[in-house]
Amino acid sequence: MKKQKRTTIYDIAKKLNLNASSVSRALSNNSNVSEATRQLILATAKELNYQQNSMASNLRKGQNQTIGVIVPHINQNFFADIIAGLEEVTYQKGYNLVICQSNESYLREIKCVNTLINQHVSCIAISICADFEDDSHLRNIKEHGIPLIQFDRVTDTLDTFKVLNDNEQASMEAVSHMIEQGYKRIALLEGPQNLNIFRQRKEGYLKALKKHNYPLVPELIKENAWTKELGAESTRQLLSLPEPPDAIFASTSDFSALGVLEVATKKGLKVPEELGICGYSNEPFTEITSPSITTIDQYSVSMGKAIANLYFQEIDFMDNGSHPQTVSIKPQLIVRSSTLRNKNRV
Amino acid sequence: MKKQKRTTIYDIAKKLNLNASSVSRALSNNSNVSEATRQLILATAKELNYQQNSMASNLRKGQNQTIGVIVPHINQNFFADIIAGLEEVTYQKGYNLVICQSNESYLREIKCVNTLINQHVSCIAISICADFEDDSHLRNIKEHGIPLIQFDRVTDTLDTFKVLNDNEQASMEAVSHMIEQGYKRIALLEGPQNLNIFRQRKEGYLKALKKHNYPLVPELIKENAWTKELGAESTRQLLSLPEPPDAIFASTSDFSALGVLEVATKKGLKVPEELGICGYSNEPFTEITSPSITTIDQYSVSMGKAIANLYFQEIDFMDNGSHPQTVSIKPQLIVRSSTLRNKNRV
DNA sequence: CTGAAAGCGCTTACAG
DNA sequence: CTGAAAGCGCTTACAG
Repeated sequence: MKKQKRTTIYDIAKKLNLNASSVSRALSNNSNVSEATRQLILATAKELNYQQNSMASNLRKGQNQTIGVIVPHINQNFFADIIAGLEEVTYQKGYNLVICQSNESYLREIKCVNTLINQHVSCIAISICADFEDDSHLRNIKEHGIPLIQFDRVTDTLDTFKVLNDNEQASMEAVSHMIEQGYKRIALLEGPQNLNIFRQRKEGYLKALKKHNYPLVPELIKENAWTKELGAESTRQLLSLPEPPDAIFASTSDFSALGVLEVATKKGLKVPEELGICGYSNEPFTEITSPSITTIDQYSVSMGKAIANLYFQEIDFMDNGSHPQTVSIKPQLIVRSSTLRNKNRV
Repeated sequence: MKKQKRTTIYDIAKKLNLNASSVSRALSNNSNVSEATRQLILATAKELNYQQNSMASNLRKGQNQTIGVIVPHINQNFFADIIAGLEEVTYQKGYNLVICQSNESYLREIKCVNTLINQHVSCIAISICADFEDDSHLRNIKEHGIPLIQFDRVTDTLDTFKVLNDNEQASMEAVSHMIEQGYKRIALLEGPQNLNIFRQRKEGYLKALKKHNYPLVPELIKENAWTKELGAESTRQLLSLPEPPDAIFASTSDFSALGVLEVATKKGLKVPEELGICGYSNEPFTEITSPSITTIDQYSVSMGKAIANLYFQEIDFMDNGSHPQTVSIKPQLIVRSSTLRNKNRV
C-alpha cells in the first residue's frame, strides 16, 4: 500500500542492456562513457522519470552535502536573516540546509546536535542557547570528524571556527556617541552574562565610559533586561532613582529599547531631550517608532553568508586540524532621533 | 586526511563477540534481545561514542523521517513563524526539517523540489512562488509517491492536501468594519492576481461592498501594491484623484499599509479621522506606529503546526489516494487606532 | 569505453 | 534470544 517502487539505475540498465555502473557514470556525467550511450541513458532516465536516491549516493560517498544549523529561534529576525544568508550560499553550491531550533534549551540543543551527527552532515553551524551549560556536545561534533562553526553566541572553551560580530566595538561606539551628544548619566540594560555577546557589549560600555572619564555608577547597570517587559521594568526602576539616568543603552535588543521608550513616553519624558535611548539589532520597527530609535545593525544576512563561505573556503583545512579561523563582522551604529539632541549631527 | 572512521555496529559487535544484528536490535531497542546483552551493547556503544548512521538506516528502511519545506523567503515573519511552528511539531515526532527558499523564482522552486525528491523526504510542504507557472514539478512529487501539502499560496490545478487561511472571510470582515466606521470610499491595494491569496482578499473586499450596497469604483483599486514603496506610490495616486478615498485597505501586507501611513502623514492627513488604514498580517510593527495600524492576524505559528499535524494524522491515508483534506485557519481582524474613528468601539 | 564485484552501514525476514 | 545472509541504491577501484 505504501510507495510504489521508484526507478533505479538498474531499471535503466536493464532496459538498455547495460551495466548499472555505466548508468551511474553517465548520470554523474563526469566519467568515461561514450557520448552515444550517455545520450541513451539520459533519455531513458527522463522517460522513466528517474530521480537519484541521495540516501544511497551519500551513504556510498560517505557524506551528504548538507549543512546543519542550530539556532535558539528560527523566527527572530536576526536568526531568520542569518539562515536566509546561509541558504543563499549553500544553495549556490548545491548543498542543503537542515535547521534545528534549540528554543534556548540546553537539553534540546544536545538532541539537535546528536541528530545532525547521525545524519553525517558536512558541517554544523551553531549559535548556542542562553541555557548553555558545557561544551561536551560540541566536542562530540569534533570527535565525529564534523567541522564545527560557531557564530554570534559562542563558547570560548572550545577552539573552533567562529563568525562573530564585534559587539564590544559597536557598543563602545554607541555609548561614545551618546556621550558626545551630551548625556551625562548613561544606564546599561545588560543581558545574561553567560553569553559572550552580552559580556562584550557590557565591556564596550565600560570602555567608552573610561575613555571619556565617566564614572562607573553601579546602580545604573540593570541585569537581565532582554525583553520588552524586562526593559520596561528596569526603566521604571532607573527613573525612580534619586539621580535618574538621562540616557539608557538597551544593549540586549531593540525590544528592550522599545520597552524603555514606552515607559518614558508614559511618564511624559521627552526623547531624546530628557532621555536618550539606544537599542541593538536594527529591527525593522526601530525606524518607525516616534521618535525613531538609534540602534546597531548586525548585517545578519551577510553573517549567514560568511558562515557558509567560511565552510566552503576552509573545508580542506578543517579536517587537518589547522588553527581555526575567526571571522569578524563589523556592526554599524545607526544614529536616529532617539539619541540626537543637539544640532551638530554626526 | 579526511574523516577518521566512525564507530559502527560492527565495531561494537566485534568487541563483544556478537553479531551485528544483535547490536542493531539492542540499539533500536524494540526487538528481542536479552536484557543482559542489551545492557552490554548500550554500554559499549556509549564507550565507543557510537552514533547511528542515519543515511544507512534510512536507505535500508526506505524513508528518512524528514519533512521538506519550500517557501518564497525564510526571513519574512509570516514564513519564519510557519517554519517555527512546523519545527516544533516535527521535533516532537523525531522528524527533521529541510528548508529551501525559492526566492520567488519558479526555476529555483523546481530545483528545490527535485532536491527534496532525491532526498526521499517523507513529505513536502510548499507555498508557491509569485513567479509560479505550472504545476508539473508538483505532479512529479506525487508521481514519486511523496505526500504533498500546499499551504497559504496554493495552486488549485492540483488536488492535494492544503492548509489555508480564510483570506476572503478576513478581508470581508476588515472592509465591513471600515464601512461600519463610516468610511464611504474605501480603496483596495491588491497583490499579484496569479496568487490565490490575493484573489481571495480582493473577493472579500468586493463581497463586503456588495453586502453593504456600496458601489464598486474601479479607480479605487490599485494593482500590484505589495511593498512599502508600491503602497506609498499607489497612495499618492489615490489621494490625487478628484474624489480621493477616505480609507485604504492594503490587502497585500502591513508593509504596504505602512507606506500608506507615511504618505498620509506627510500630506498632513489625519488618521483615522480623514483616512482609515487597514493592513494585513499583523507584523509586530503595526502595534507601535502612530497611530497603531488595524490589521489581520494569520496565526502563522499555528499554521505551521497544522501543516505538520496534518501530515502525521493523515500519513496513512496520504498513500492510498483518498481525497485530500483541506485545513482552514481562521485569521482574526485586529482593530486598532488607524480605523477607529467613531466612539462606539467594536 | 564497458562490465563484474565489492562495499557504504544499516535492518529484517529466516532459521535454529 | 542469537546468528547468517540478503539487500536498500548507489559509486568506484579493478580488469579487460
